[in-house]
Amino acid sequence: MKNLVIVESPAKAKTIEKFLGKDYTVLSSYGHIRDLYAKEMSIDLENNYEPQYTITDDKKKLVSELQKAVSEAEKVWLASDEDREGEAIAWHLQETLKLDPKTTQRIVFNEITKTAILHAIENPRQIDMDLVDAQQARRVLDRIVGYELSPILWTKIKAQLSAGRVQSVAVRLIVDREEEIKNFKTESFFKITATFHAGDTQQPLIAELSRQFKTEIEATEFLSDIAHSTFDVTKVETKPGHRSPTPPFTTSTLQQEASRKLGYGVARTMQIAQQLYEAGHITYMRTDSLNLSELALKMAKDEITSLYGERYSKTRRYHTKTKGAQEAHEAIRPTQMANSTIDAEPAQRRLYELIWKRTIASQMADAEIEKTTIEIKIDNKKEAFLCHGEQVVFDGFLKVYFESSDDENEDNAERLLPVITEGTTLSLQEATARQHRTQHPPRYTEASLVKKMEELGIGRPSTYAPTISNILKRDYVIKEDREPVQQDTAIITLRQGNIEKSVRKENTGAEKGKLFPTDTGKIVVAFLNEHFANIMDYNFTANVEKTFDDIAEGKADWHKVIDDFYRPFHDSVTFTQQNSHRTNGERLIGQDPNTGKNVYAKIGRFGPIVQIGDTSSDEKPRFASLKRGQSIETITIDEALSLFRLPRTVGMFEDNEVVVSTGRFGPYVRLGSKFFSLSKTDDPLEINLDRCIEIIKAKRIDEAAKEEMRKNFPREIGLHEGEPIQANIGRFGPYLTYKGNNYRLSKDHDPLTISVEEAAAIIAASGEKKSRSTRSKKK
DNA sequence: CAGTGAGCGAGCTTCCGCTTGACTT
Repeated sequence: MKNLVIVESPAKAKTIEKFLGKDYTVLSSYGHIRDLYAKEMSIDLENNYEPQYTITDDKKKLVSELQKAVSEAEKVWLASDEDREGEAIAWHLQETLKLDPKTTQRIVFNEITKTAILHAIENPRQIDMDLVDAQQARRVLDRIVGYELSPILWTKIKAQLSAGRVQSVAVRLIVDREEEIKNFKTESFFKITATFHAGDTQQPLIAELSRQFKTEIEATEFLSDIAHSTFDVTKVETKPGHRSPTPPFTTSTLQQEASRKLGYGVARTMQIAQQLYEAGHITYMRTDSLNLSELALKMAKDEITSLYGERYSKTRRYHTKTKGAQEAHEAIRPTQMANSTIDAEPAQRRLYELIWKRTIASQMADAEIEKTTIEIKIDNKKEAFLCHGEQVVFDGFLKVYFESSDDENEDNAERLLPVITEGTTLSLQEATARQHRTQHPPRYTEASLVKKMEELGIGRPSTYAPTISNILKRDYVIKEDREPVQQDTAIITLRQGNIEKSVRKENTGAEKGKLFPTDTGKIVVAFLNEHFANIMDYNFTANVEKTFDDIAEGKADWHKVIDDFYRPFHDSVTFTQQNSHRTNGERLIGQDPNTGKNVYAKIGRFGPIVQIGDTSSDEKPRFASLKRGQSIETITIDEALSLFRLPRTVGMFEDNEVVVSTGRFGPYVRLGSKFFSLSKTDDPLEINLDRCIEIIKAKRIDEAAKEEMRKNFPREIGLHEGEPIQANIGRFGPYLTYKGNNYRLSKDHDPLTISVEEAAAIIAASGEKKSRSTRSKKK
């Protein structure tokens, strides 16, 4: 072996190997190979913060393989990504594999094209130790913050809790937003719209009054004042405008658009994107760069010209303005712009098409728009009615793509206005005053939280999805829906000189998949805010990033940077440990009418609980966990007392007690040692014996049917190329087994009736997918 | 996907970033 090249990602390795030819072997490090020990601080705090690194367990095997490859190679090239983490990966490789810095080549490229890679090979350099030190500072700071803060939470609030530079601020965002919502005062106001007719035109003109009213009385008064007014068109103004496309996707914007347009959570989006990347359909999916390679720009131009004509093409180069962006990769784009779609399962195809459209649109011409404003004066009022219309003169990029918005109320509909000239007198057909209410700021979705984190420079493309999973897993935050509430909306109509009032019931405030803080989340954030305000500051990360940049530029020493941070930080850790008292959010909610004992709500050993009796009294208090959706702050004494009514024996069945309770996975009925889930509509506090028996019997029938089904499996389907194919049903549904490999069966195939030919086809298709790295254009 | 079904009495827990794992009661 002449040359060994080490990159971070195996999919990348495969592509690059093709460009480099026979003399080069390309292997992957699969990200970092070394890290601090997980069990302890692993930083020598007394000795210049010397980090103690170890090869992580999951990398031991890989490192020995790399070691072997190194011993056989004449020259080693370290080609990890061109950013802080990438430089550190290269350095850890050099250290671990004992490479000679003098002969080891460090190369970088931020796009995977033949020219870029060959150019990199021509221009090797040495490892940039300043950049490595910036990464060490980042790593050490994160470890110190996480491993000194978390233990305080264990003693002051609850075991197993965690705190960190990124996660705690993410939770704070959600807690702060909830607080804003709680303090928000909804105000009602009235908007007046009017429908006019102009002489002989058929199309009505709908216009809105330039002023809003606070009260129904004012709005009604206005309507009666204009009942006999005359309405003259005083202005018809047409202005040209234009709209530009949005830049191509980064991780964050991809997550946002996939959430809005396809309804995917951020973890799902990343998983599908990973599949597309591994199949060679798209470029790398964890990126903060807006850059498109010159090759990509040309491919896009060719594609747009051939699809829509030259007029639609406009080459644009975008530059990142995100805080702390590192730009080691390209933006997320299709590898082949000519493929507007791909042959893959629906979820992958839809995400791919979204990426294709966004990328293509980013290289298209502006849309040209004509905006028209019509002003209608009222003879006896100073306010006027206004009407806005928009017409697309040239669609440009809108032909393929428009970005959707988080604001659900936004009205994007294109409105065509009737042709009307200044001076025309209009007749009023109808005017309506309609009640509106101001809306509280929206709760975060996973994707809008990522957007906010990116704005603040908190977290990285590779950590957005895991951070959200983490704060959900730790019960700091919960993802929930809210049912809409019905509200009365007043509508006052003026028609033919008469005023009528009606009230309409409207559903408002429905929310889907929004992030709410839990009691634990609120208490932890309040504690950290009080004692560690600097870490919880939204600008903390942005500020330390500046000092990391100084280290990277050789203007600061990383040990000194860490020392400046650590001394005061550690002092406040010690101080807090000694002086703050235990916080569990305890709230006295009332007395138990039976015993007269106090009832409290607080955070217990396993989460939020209610407690009857004082902890200090001789008698042991009774405990019960709060249900989903209940909170320490809002739970009432009645709700608290009813939690103690479980477990509840509802009667006997088949000589066994029928007990209703609620467990980790919601309410259930237990008969002997068998459990049966209650449905959503059953209330465990009210359910009777008959209904319980009904549930038990239904589940038994269900299980018997499944048991019957299982008897047929595993089933030999037949031989394919001399080897048997088996159909089976597992935990994850029906699957095939062939030569020791398993293949999942889709819903269109019945494992009972599937033929050998069909089964063989599925196996062949799946095998093709696994070995395929790029795909030619679809026929 | 389908299935799961507590409890504090000891010992352990925890961070952020980089990458993909994969042996179906």
